[in-house]
Amino acid sequence: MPEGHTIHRLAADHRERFRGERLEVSSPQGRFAESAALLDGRTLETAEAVGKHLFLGFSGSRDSSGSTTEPAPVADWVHIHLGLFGRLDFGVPPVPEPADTVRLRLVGSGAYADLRGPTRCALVTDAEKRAAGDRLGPDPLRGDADGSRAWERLSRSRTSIAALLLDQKVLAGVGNVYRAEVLFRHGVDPYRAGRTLRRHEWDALWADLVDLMRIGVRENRIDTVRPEHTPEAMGRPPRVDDHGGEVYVYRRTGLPCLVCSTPVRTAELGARNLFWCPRCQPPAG
DNA sequence: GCGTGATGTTGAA
DNA sequence: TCAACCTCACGCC
Repeated sequence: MPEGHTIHRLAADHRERFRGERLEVSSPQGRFAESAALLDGRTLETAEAVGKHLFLGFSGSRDSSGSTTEPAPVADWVHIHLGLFGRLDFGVPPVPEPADTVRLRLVGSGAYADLRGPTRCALVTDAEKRAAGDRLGPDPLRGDADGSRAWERLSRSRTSIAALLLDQKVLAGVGNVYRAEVLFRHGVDPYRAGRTLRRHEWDALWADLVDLMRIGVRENRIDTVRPEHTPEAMGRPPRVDDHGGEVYVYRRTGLPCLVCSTPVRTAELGARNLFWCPRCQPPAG
């Protein structure tokens, strides 16, 4: 499930459920057991998302007798990356026996969270957290993000815009679905080199990513079709698969484009599947 | 039951 | 460019 919107949503979910609470921390699967023991009984102070990276901040000691309501400084971060098929699921008590694949379990008074299959789950310092963020381009979901920082790289690159959109050093948080969809929405040929984009084209793509991904956080799924192309508006059946959201081209290979009816195309690009409409997104020039 | 693929990243060749 | 990693749901016997 994990593009940036999922991770930002998970950060908010952690804050909502656990902020300011002492948590039981364990690693039923065992691979995070040592760190879990260090965190057990400590307070989750905050949760933050940067691109597809999730950081859970825990304050120092488990026996801080100060019953203050002031947030304590974060002493350690848990750095989580879900990779391609990691999942983070919340539940409410009664807390069940964990599956033996659960890498990290957090238990609070009113909720628990199970992490499975992450590509990364590690205890890091504040400096390491900052370093991880510094390796990333601007994240459309962060208020402080500056799309022109991505433009500086993009506009000098011979690499295709499709590949650049997935390069987290260029911009952070976009995955295979948003890439395909935002290029479709702007009629941009995925194979165009970054350096052939005009500034106004990039500004429009960036602004659209900001909008689409915010909707993604809110709805907890990826919806990209405009009002005139919804199932209701077109009198077509809704999409039925595990992603749930309504999209134009992602995984619609061979199906008619919702705008022009041309069969949607797919191709492999850098070991990822690319989807586009050859008529709505023609080669430039 | 087995094989496959998936909204991702890293590190070696 | 390729393999490795982490998990699970689905299709096909």
